[in-house]
Amino acid sequence: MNRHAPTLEDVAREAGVSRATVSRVVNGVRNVDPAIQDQVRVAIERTGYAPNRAARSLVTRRTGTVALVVSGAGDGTGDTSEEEQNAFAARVFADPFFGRVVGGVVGFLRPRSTHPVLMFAESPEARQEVLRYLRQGNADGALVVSTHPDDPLPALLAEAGLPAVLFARPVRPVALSHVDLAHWDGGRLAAERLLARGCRKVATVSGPWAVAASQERLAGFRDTMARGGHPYVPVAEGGFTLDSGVAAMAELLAEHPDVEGVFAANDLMAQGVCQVLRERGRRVPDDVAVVGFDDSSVAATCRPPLTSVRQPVEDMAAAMARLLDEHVRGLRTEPASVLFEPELVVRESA
Amino acid sequence: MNRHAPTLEDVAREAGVSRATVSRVVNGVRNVDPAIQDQVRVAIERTGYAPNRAARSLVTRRTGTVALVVSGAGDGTGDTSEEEQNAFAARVFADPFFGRVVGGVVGFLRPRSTHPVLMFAESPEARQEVLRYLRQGNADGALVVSTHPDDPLPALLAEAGLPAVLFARPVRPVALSHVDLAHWDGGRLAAERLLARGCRKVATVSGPWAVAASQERLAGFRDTMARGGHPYVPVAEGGFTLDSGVAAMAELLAEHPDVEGVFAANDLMAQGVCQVLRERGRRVPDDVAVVGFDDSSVAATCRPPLTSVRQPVEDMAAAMARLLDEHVRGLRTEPASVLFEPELVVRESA
DNA sequence: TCGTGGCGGGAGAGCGCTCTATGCCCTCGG
DNA sequence: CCGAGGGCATAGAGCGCTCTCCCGCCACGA
Repeated sequence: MNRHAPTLEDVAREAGVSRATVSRVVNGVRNVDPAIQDQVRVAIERTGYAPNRAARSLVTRRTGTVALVVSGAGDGTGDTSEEEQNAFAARVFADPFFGRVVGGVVGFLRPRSTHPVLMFAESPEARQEVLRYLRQGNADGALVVSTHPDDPLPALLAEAGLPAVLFARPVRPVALSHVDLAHWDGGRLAAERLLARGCRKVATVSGPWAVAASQERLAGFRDTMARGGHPYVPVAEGGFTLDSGVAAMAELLAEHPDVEGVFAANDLMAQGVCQVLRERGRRVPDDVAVVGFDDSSVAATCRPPLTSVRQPVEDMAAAMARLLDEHVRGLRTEPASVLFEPELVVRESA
Repeated sequence: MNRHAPTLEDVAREAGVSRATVSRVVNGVRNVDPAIQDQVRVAIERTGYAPNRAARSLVTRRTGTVALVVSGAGDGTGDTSEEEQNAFAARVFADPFFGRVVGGVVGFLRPRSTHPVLMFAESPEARQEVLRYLRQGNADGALVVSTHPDDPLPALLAEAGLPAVLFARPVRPVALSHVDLAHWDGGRLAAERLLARGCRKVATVSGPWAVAASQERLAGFRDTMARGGHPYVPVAEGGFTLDSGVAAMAELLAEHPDVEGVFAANDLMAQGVCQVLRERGRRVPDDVAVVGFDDSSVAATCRPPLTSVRQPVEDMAAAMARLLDEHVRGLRTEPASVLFEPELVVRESA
């Protein structure tokens, strides 16, 4: 706070060289005489110099910052009050999924000393703010995690020609890179597990139908059950939340009290499924086996701990960051997609 | 991506005025002839101009960005692997507390069109990175949430004269503003609830002893119980995690099988307490009443839903952001502290 | 000896913005 | 009718950095 921060000029004077030389040493470009390098380094040390990023990015047109955008519903009528926005953020992070995304992103970014700016785009104004932010050059690009299938943000970003990478393939094709999971295989793994346990009467709590991932998980599950000789699988639609899992299971149980196995399309709903089963006097896994999806932290803390289809979220998030980095650096110009394979993690629930 | 982004110069040419005039219109300073204002606005519209933030902050020395730092353990020997870092982030966000902090911060910041950069400072290198980041002028200041009592970051920030605001009063006095909760009163509320329900044998799962908040919650609880005629309250120390709640409750139950009421110093541990009680055949709240702390999202999703001492985390986080804003703008020069009052939220567990 | 090429360093032109100093012009009082 | 003064716009100087020239020096070959 006292005085002014030292500048390149100050360091140069201290070291008895020119600005350009100091810049070269700082950025490690071109050959600089080792002796002079040392001089400069000493001068930097002595002055406590730290390059001013605003000045640097003014000329390089790179910021060392990416936007990590959690994008919400489609229409979003009216403006978002502070209250609603708070709720959105809290809801988003209530799903352990996002913590893992953040972890993976930061894990990749930090060694490159770039950092994520957290943004929420749950309303039209918020979306505009994101676009404005990127167009102003505040960040080099965006990592987008949509919570809603017909999120308009990806299209807006693509249209504006802003570098962006999506988590999950968008329903409507968009010229952006994305990472995704082989959801069908995930459904298959869940079915195989239930079949292997000898469950014959099985049901499933799917994710929202509008979400492509839900459909694929369901398809993988159903196809595999059919192949195993069980062509009929009752389905109740959930919304990836605990409450919706509770409601869906209650519904299923009312119509199919003899169910022996349940596949829930994420762990939060699986937790709800377990709650309902226990309340109705069913033991998990003795009476009913339950398989979740994600292998998130609730899978481990749930009682009983959930057998779950693992989604390598951290790796996927890191891959997003990598793709974005490549786009920003111009190493990659065409949209690409990276697909990850799920894996079954066996615990106690199935 | 195509061509160059329009600059002030372009807009000025388009509108037939000078750069300075456009700048004034954009920033809304000084009187500008309304007719010219319109001209300029039209030109801005037509060119799709967006002010370049790097250039702006180069001269204003403000960035419109704050660092939101989640700061970890004290020593942290050795460097942090990407794995460990991932785990840290996931662990941090596993506690719904942080989602609420983020929500509150974003809620305050967004109307001021500033945004938080998420940083983790769980190792010495990561801490240095935070300092470097701030000293480089990447952000105007830092909002710090420590997960560990002897976190050295606050002192480092204060020493470097960087604007920062802490969540919770630091153990060692530091010349930084902070927000906090009246934890003692929170403990009192919990005790009053249990006393009102007629619980006589009560026990408590405290937070880590090194954390001042834990001690204050405990003190408020004990003092109030004592005043109610119950001077002896068994305590087991937990670590604010679900597992630690489980362990602590198991321990308490072994020594005091006749317990009628339990106060856990946060909801995550309260959830663990409920799990253990159920496994040991105790009904909540019929046999044992349980009061949690925080009123976080797990309080609502726990079975049974937890009666909990509400901590207005969103408001506290917003207050942090406000304090920081005032420091950055120079409206406030001396460290200040803002204290919030807890509130009892009654659900089913007590 | 001089020419040539390559390496290491310096000079200086911006990057896009803000803001102070300056100057124009119009109005109003004397 | 002239001078003073105030409202509004402009000119231009940076903010701190990068990067493209350019130049000097030395080693080497002719």
